[in-house]
Amino acid sequence: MSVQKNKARTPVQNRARETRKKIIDAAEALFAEKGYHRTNALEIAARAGVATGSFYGYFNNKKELLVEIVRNFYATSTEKVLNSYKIQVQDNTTANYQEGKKLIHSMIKALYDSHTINPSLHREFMAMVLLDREIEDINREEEQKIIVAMTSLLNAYRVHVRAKDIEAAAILLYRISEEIIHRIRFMEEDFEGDRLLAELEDMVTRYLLVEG
Amino acid sequence: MSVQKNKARTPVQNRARETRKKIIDAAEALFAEKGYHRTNALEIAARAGVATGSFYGYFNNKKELLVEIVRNFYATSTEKVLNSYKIQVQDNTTANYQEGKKLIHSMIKALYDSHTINPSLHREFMAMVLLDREIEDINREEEQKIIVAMTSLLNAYRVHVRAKDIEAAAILLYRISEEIIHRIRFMEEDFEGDRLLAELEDMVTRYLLVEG
Amino acid sequence: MSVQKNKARTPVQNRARETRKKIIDAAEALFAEKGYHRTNALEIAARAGVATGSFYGYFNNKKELLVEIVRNFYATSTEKVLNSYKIQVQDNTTANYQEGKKLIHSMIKALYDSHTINPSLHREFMAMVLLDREIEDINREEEQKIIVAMTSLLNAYRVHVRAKDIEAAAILLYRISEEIIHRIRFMEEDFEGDRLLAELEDMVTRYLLVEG
Amino acid sequence: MSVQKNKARTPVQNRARETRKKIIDAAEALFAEKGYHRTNALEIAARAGVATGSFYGYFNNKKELLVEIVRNFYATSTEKVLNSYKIQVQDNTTANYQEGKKLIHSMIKALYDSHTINPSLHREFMAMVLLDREIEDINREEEQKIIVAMTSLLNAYRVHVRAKDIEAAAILLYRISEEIIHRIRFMEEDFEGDRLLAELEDMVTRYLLVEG
DNA sequence: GATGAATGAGCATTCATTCAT
DNA sequence: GATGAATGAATGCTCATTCAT
Repeated sequence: MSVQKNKARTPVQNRARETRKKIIDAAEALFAEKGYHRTNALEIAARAGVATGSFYGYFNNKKELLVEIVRNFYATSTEKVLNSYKIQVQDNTTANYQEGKKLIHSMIKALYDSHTINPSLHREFMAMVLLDREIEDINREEEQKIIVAMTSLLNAYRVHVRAKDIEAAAILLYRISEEIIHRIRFMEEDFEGDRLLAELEDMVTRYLLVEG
Repeated sequence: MSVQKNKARTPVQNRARETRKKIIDAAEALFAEKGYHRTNALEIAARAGVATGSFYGYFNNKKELLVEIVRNFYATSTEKVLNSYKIQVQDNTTANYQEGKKLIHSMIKALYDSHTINPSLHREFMAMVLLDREIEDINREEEQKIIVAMTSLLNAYRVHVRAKDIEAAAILLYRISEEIIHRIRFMEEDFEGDRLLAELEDMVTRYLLVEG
Repeated sequence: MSVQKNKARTPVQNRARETRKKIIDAAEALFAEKGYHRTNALEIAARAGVATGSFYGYFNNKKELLVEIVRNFYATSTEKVLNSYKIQVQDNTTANYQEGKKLIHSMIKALYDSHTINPSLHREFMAMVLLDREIEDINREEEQKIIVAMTSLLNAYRVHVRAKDIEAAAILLYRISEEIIHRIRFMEEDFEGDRLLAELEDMVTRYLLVEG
Repeated sequence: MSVQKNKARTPVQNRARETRKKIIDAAEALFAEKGYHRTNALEIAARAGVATGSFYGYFNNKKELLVEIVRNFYATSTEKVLNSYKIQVQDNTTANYQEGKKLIHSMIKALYDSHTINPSLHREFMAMVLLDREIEDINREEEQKIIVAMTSLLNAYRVHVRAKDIEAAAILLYRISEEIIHRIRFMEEDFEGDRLLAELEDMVTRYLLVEG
C-alpha cells in the first residue's frame, strides 16, 4: 500500500528533458545564493520559468531535487579528481623523492581544482552533509572513492613512502587537504591561502616521504 | 532595518534567571536531538515548562536564542582548551624533542577533550556555522583565540620547532586536528579513531619538530 | 516515534472553549450548506471569525473536526430517541393490541423527530457514512444502541408480538423506518410523506402484532 | 453559465469507441476501489492505457464521465429488474395467495440480484446520490421506473392485495427492500442476511396479501 | 486524433510572533 | 511577569484542465 508514490515524470520528450534541466539549474543557482532552506518550490519554478506544478511533475519534493543535485555535484567532482589521479599512476618504478613530492603536489592540486566548480553551492552542501543522513551518505560514498584512489597511489609509490599505515595516511591526506581547501575556498579565511597550502604540502611531504 | 525592539527582559530576579536557564537548556536539548530548523518555539517552551509567551519574554526571537547558546557553547569550549594550554607554557627553556612531542600530544588532546561536551549539538552548530554569517563570526572569533594561543605555544618552543612559518603552522595544526577530531566524534568515521589520531600526531610531529 | 502528534489544544480558558465552539458551529453550518468536501479550513475559520491557525489550534485536521461533529450529532440524536423510548417501558403487563399500535407509532415517531435537528447536515453525514470507514463505525455504534433499545421494547411486549425473530424484527423496524424517514425528510420524495408513514405503520403493525 | 463547450468527440470509428470504453472501464474500476473523489484524471488515463489528453478528448470533465457511468450503471440495473418483472405479469387472473407470495419473493429477489453487479461501485454511487443533485436525479428517474413497474404488478394482482394505497405500497416495498438489500450487500451488516430477508418477505406478505 | 508536458488556482498545514487576560 | 490563545503570512503539494507537438 505505502509504496513510494513516485508520480514524478521521467522525461521522454526533449522538451521535458529541457524543463527538467531548467528546474535543476534554477535550484542550483538559488541553493547557492540563498541556501536550501531559504529556497522554496515556488521560487525555483519561477526562476526556471515554469509553473509550480511542473516542479512537482519532475520531483516529488524539494528534498528529492536536492539529492539529485548533490549526487550529481559530488559525482562530477569525484570524477574530475579520479581522472586527474589516473594520469599519475604511469611508470613509477624508478620514482624518487622529487617525483614523490610532485605526486603529493598533484594530489592536493587535484582536490583544490575540484573545489573550483561552485564554491558557495559546495559550502551549502557541506552544511547539508551535517544536517541530513541521506546527503551524508552520498558524500561519504564519493569521498570513499577518492580515498581508495589515494590509497592506490600511495601504495604504488610505497618504496619511497615512509608511513607504515598507508590506509590511515590516505584518509589523513584526504581529510586535511579537503579541510584546508574548504577554508581557503569557502570560508574566506583571513590568512593567505598560498602560505597555508605551501605549509600543508611541506607537512604532508615530511610525513609521507623519506628524504634523499 | 528598523531599530531592534529588544523587549526581551534581562532577568534580575533569581526566579527569572532560572526560567531563562530552563529555556536555554530545553532548546539545547532539542537542537541536539532534532536540529535547529526542526525545533519550534512552542516545543522549546513546552519542554522548558513555560508558556510560549514567556519564551519571547526572554528572547526577541528564536535566532537570538540560538546565538546565545552557540556563543556560550563555543566560549565554554574555548575556555577549556585555553586553560589546558596555560599549563603547558611553564618553563620550557630547556625543552627538548621529547617535550615537544608531549606538547603536540597535549595540544591535540585538549582539542579532542573539548569535543566531548555535546557531540550532536556540536555537529549541529558546525552546520549552522556554514549556513549563517552571524554564527560563523562567533565561531571564527573563538577559533582565533585558540589559534593565537597555539601560536604562542609554538613560539615558546621555537628553538625546537622546525617550521619557519609559525603562524601558518598554528592554523594548520588547529584546522587539521579539529577536522580529524570532528570526523571521529561526529561523523562515525568507519576507520578507527585511534589509528587516525596516532598518524595525525606522527605527521604533526615530523612537520613541526627537528628530531634529536 | 510516530505517536499521533496531537498538537491540538485542549481548551482550559473560557475564551478557548468559546473559540472551539465557534469553529464547530461554523463548520456545521458550512457542511450543511455546501457539504464536507466543498468546505475548506480557510472558510470555516473565516465563518467562525477566527484565524486559520486557530482552526489547527483546536483540530489537527478537517477530518478530525468532522468526526467530532458527526459523533456529537449522532450522540445527540440517539439520546433523544432513547429518552423517548424510556417512557414507553412503564407498565406494559396488561398491554393489548391498541397499546401495541401506540407503541409502534411512538417508536417511529421518535425516529422521525430525531431527524428534525438538521436535515441537510444529516443528509451529508449519510453520505459520509458510505464514504468513510471511521464515520461508518460511529454511525453503526449509535444505531446499535437504538436497535438494542427497540429489541428491549419489543421483548417487553412479547405476549402481543407476533414475530418470532424479535432481533431481526427490531433491525427491520429500525432500518425501514429510518429509510422512509430519510426519504421524506432529506430526499424531497415527491410522494406525500404522511401517506407513506401511514402505510409504514400499517405494515409494521400487521407484521408485529396479532390482532384482537 | 457560458455555453457548454462540448469539445468532447463522439466516437464514430471503432478504435475510438474502444478507447472510450477503456476509459470508462478504468474509471469504474478506480471509482469502485478508491472512490470518485480520491481518483484523478491522470490515474484513470494511466489505467486505461491512454494519454491524459485523450481523456479530455472523450469527456469534457471528470464529472461528465461519472454521470455517464452512473447513468449506464443504473440503466443496466433497472433493465435487469424490469426484465425480471415482465415475466411475472403473464396470466395472473387466477392468481391466489400462494402465487402472491411467489410474486413478492420474485420482486425482492430481482432487486437483490440487481445489487450483485458491482457492490462497491454501487455503494459509492449511493453516496454520490446524496452529494450531487445531478446524480440524484438520474437515480430518481431510474428508481421511478421500477416503482412504476411494481405498481403495475401489484395492480395486476389487486384482487388479492390487501393494501388500499397501492402506489404507496409500491414505494414502500421498493424502498424497504432496497434498504435491507443495501445493508446486506454493502454495509457488512453483522446480522445474517438470510434471516433479515426472510423477515422482510414475511412482513411484506402480511402487509400486502390477505391470507387464504 | 493522440500524446504527455505544462499550467496555476486551490488547499491543508505550520509556526514565529503578538496580545489579551 | 506569566500564561496560552490568537494571528496570518508562508509553503509544500495536488489535480483538473489546457495546449504544443
